[in-house]
Amino acid sequence: MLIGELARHTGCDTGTIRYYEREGLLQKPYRAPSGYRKYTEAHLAQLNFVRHCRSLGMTLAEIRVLQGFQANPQAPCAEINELINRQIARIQQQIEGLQALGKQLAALRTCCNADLIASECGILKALASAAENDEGD
Amino acid sequence: MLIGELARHTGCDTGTIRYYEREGLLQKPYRAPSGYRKYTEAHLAQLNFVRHCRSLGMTLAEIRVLQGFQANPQAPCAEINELINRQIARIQQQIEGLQALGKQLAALRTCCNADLIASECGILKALASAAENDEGD
DNA sequence: GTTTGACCTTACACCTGCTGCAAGGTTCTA
DNA sequence: TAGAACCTTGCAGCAGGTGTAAGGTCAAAC
Repeated sequence: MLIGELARHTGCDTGTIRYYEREGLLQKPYRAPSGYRKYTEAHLAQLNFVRHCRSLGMTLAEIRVLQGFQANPQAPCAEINELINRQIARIQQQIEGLQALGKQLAALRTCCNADLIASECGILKALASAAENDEGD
Repeated sequence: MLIGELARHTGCDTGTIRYYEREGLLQKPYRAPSGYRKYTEAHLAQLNFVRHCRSLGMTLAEIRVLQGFQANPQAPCAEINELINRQIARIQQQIEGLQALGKQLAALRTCCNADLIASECGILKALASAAENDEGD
């Protein structure tokens, strides 16, 4: 299968596929005499694995670790569990940060409901005065 | 005030301050004959404004828009309200995405509790089979 | 046989929001 | 007069890609 076909099967841009190859996340495919890359089902599976892990928010480095375990099935898997735990904790932290942020923005949004001129806009005023109070963070 | 002093007042790295200046988010300060940047209270306020907006998750481009309103106080402020609305919607989307992700990871985490070898690890197995079902996204 | 169009190749620049480094100039204190 | 603690510039790098230019290939239509 050519790169474009693999791209269509995975919803992944061809540029991204070449990037993953350079980064060692996707095995180098056989090259036709023309230089075209020829992929197999195994590449498809590998790419889907990478995309799935990415969609779970893992970094490329973490995916490399998981691939290491796939390539080394006798290794103890405690590190995998740890990786997922870290990921869960990270997500939880991000959610909490975003929720706090959402509250601040919602409060800010109540400061102006009319279509005023900028100098009267409560949001702009609130942002400027909040910034003042941040001094020395 | 020198750049290091401004940095200490704002909790902002000197490199970041120079970066904001290049990006037009912070007005160019007076330069002493030595070439050293000399900042005023107005710069301090401006930088605090930028930092505060950044802490609310705004992009530099959005902050530039807000600064445009500060510089142009007669302009109607509807766009400011819109900007905050977009920001709130973006945050909400991110939270929902992360919550879905957290659920998936929590489910994944239940797949392996023991310290097995990688080939028996339920997490790794689940990731590989989930990737298969993603085919053709 | 040639031309069109869809594909593929590489190399490189760019994106965001910074951070770090090297090589040098300045200012303050001992 | 030395040394530390500043400051300056320019450039490279991070993650995870995206976009572009300049060119090679392949199948089908004319």
